[in-house]
Amino acid sequence: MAQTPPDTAQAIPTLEDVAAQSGVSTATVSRCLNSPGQVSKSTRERVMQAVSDLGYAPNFGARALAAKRTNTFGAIIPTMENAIFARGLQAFQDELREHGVTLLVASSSYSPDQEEEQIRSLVTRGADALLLIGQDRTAKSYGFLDKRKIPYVVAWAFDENATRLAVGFNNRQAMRSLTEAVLDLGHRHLGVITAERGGNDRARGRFEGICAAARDRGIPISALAVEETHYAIDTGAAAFARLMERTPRPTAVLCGNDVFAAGALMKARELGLRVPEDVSITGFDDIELAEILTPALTTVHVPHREMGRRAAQLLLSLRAGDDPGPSIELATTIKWRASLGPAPDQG
Amino acid sequence: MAQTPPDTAQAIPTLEDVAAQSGVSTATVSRCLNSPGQVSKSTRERVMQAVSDLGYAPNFGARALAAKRTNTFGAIIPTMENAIFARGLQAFQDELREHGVTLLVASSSYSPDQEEEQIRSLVTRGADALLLIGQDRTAKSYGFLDKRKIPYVVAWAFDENATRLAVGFNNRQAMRSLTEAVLDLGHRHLGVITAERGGNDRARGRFEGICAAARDRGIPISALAVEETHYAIDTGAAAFARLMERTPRPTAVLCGNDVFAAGALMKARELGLRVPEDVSITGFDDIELAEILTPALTTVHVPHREMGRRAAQLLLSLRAGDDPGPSIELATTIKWRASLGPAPDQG
DNA sequence: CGTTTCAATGTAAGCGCTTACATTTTTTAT
DNA sequence: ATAAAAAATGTAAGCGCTTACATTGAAACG
Repeated sequence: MAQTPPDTAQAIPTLEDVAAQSGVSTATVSRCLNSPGQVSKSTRERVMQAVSDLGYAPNFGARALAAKRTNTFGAIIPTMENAIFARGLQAFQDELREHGVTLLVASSSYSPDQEEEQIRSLVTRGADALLLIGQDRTAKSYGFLDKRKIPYVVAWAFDENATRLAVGFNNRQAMRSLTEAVLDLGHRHLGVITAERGGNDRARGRFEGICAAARDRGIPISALAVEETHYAIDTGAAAFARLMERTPRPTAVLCGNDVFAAGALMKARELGLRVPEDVSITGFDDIELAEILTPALTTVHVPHREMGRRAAQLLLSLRAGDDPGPSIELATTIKWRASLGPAPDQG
Repeated sequence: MAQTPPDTAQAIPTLEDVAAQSGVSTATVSRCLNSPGQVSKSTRERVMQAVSDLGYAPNFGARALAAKRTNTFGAIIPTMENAIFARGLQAFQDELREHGVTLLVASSSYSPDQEEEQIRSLVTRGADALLLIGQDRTAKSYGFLDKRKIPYVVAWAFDENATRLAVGFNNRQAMRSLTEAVLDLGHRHLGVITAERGGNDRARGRFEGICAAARDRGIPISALAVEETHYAIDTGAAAFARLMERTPRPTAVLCGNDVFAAGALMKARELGLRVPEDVSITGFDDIELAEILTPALTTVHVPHREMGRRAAQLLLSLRAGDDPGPSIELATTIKWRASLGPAPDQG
């Protein structure tokens, strides 16, 4: 039966090769690797020697297939192109590493469909648990996750009405507070630059926060100058330029994130507008960039690192079958910096 | 024999379930998924229906085990915390996606040891090919790669003396040109902020470029004020502050990358130093940030997107067994912006 | 010493898939 | 209609690993 071809090519060493080399069974080698305590010291040393002589590395697929666990978690973030998720993800990864878990990262380009694909991809790759950003995703995605009973946690968004386990902050509230602060400074003509709200509950929440604050102060939503655009510095700059053409011209522009704000600031300089004397600009996220810009950006600070860490802990306990407890709401704070000032005189 | 327990729990559907459901063999189902052309239309439709009814998703591990291919490439970058690699990586990924290849990303925190670990991790996970940054890595890493015959390409660095297949630019030359430009403006007291050079050939190359240019113009290396520090904005700021304490105080500070330069710029403002009137600052990489800073940063532009795309093409042809051709050297250009000016009067 | 216990190891059955090869069905040519 | 060729499908052998269970040998006990 065994018509093994006389394979002369040097092949990838397998468990069996190690077993042969060290004169034990494959089971023993496997035990050396996975629960060394079960193996006598002398055998273990012999096996480990063979492992390193042969340059053996276990085949992940085979291992996952046999053991049904991978010690791998996955994270799907909307984009890797900027720093928004980087810090939180780093903390997430650090926490996982301490528990012997490897992290696989994928990005969805803010597309629910691509996210669905990535979820499947990570799950079929054996991810034991998943970190997801925001509540918005296709029903199919949630269906798949539930069917497979994959533990997951939603981060970057906390919504008291949501049923999914989450660790995040209230985008709506945070933006509302910031907007109120802006209104307190006398601004009445507000410009808004928001990311595409479809499939993005964070962007939607932030926008709603602005609307809520405006409404409270008797400013009709229709008086808001709104630009919705794709997430990037240059699109933010373009949106800002359009806003500056409007009549009446906004005296303050609320950006849905710091990246837009960076673009707006740049464009303002190009247009010869002084910030905040002529126009105030605010951001959201408080990424590193915010402090470096000139003028430094008034923005909403989000505790990214803590969010990442807590998300990891939740997932870890979920996997262990423990009760992870309720969703976690993290507080945001307003970072007062130079880009926000009082409304200029004359309405 | 088959003492299968009466499993009532809803299990994950397998190929076999799909086969049973649609009344064909597992082989046919597999063919439907992998080479639909081989299957008759009617069967195919029936099978696909079952696939979607059952919510079947192939088990990656099993597939990799049986097929010995994964259509997955890996990339290991030093850090995800900033944008330096993001753009190139995105292009890399886009190109791969067009060819049906999935990308797995890992980061090494600039540590050769961690990189070694990540290489093993990605390879055991079945990566068909790898994208690596820079030439510097442990002998063990290279040994492992060669032993396993994993195709890989080195990016972000081109060195005519290197034997590994690479796509990148000449860090040394690029920095040398920039330094010459700075010297042409009359600067004689140069400050340098470099990333840690151990295990980082890009940083080393850039530093050597500065030294070469200085030497050429009769400036002894010892006259260079050098600060080597860990990659981050705040460490860059701190390094800049130290540089400003030196006597004679540098009139131009060459930063090994834009991130350091951002920190330097921020610190200069803090110290009340005008850029470029009191001190010039330059960067390297031309990340998005460079243009947004005030003053905008003079820096070396690197064709990140093209690098990513070309790297993908190289890897793809390598995997196909084709001759990928020689290493590719990409040209860099100096971006002249406001942060670099003539040396102030008085030496 | 003969048992009992327990630690160390071996045996072998899958895990879910792909694919070479064998078989059956359909098409085409004669 | 019949044979040959082509297309569609089935059969079954692994891929490299883990682990339940069986076996062995030595320590511990009376």
